[in-house]
Amino acid sequence: MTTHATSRTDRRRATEARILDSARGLFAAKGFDRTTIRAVAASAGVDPALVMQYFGSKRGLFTQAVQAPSSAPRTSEGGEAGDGEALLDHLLVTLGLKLGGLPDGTLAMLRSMLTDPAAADHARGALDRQIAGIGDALSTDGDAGDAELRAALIVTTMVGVTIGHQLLSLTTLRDAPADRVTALLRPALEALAQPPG
Amino acid sequence: MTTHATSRTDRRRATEARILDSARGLFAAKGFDRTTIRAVAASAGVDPALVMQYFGSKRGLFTQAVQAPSSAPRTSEGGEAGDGEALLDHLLVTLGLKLGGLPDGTLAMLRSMLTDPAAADHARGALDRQIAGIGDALSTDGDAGDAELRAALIVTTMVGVTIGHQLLSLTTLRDAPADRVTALLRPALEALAQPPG
DNA sequence: GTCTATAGACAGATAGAC
DNA sequence: GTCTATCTGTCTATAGAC
Repeated sequence: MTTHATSRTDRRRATEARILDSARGLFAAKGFDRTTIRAVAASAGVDPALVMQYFGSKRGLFTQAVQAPSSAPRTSEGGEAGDGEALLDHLLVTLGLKLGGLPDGTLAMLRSMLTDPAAADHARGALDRQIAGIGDALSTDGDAGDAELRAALIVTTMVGVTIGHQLLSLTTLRDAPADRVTALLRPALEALAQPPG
Repeated sequence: MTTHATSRTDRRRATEARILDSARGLFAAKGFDRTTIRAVAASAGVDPALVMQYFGSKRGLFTQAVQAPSSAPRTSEGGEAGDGEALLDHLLVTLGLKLGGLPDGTLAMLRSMLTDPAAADHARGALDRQIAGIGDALSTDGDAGDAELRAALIVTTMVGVTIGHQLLSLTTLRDAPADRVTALLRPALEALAQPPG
């Protein structure tokens, strides 16, 4: 009977996934501190104690929620793009202005990184890694000493636009079509991608 | 005796100022939620009840702290700069990479705006106003329909760099001299300031 | 006016019934 | 395995002693 259509393990996994989805949504909307285990449980239609049983602690739930693959479309995180133009295209897509926004896991991280030290560490690590990757890509063609600094400015620029658009809903940005935003942003990023000389 | 060197009112104002300074520092470092009245009182060397007595509530303390003029140098907030080049210079100064960082009041707002709805409203309003101001300045010389959108991207870019530098302490940005950052950022902002055609 | 004591609420985590 | 009940801690805010 363990090969049944919906075994015990299957049901458990399904419940776990539902909890993680609810957690992602709430963490993305309200951040780590203001999201309660109770609210996650209510949203997922389970008992609060069950959430603890599955994930051990609120921190454990957060970590799993932001790391686990969500049902939303995945925008590749690593900066493993080709060269020049392709890199910028890749970055502009990563911005998530197309396809209706970034996955909730990413939004949860962005939302919490300024107030939760653990989230800040995680985000710092991820951004530093992305900066290093882009820095390498930038220093191959047209070299300069500050490729990594330019990469950092590219990344932080995109973080800023993302925050303004997805998390703050600045009226001007929210009402603008994605194509227009990317079109206007492209020359600016190109300026950063090119060596200063 | 009311004209004494340090009257009762003077002492009260001094204590109030000390509390506000402590509050600004803690709000800037840890955000609204994680900053407690107790911690502010301890940092200022007063009784927690006194803080409540003076400011009514934690929210009142936060509002006063981020709005009141601090002892730190003030970077003009309004976007009342001249034209073109002067505007960019003004913005690059506002970035606060020079003069050792932004005032704690501003940092407290930035720190809390993603997780505290009241702070988010405040920040949204301030940023929207700044965007409108810059948008007006951009549409005077060299007109285009999306001046305000370009202004929004300029502002969010600076927000992103500020967050990466002051609040996340991204290693690449923290170790870079301010001149280098502003020098690299200038062409990017110029690209955004110019009409797409 | 300033501080002590505490009310009142809410959260995360745990123990044990079923 | 799942849920009820509760423990423990922390916070804002208030009431009242001094």
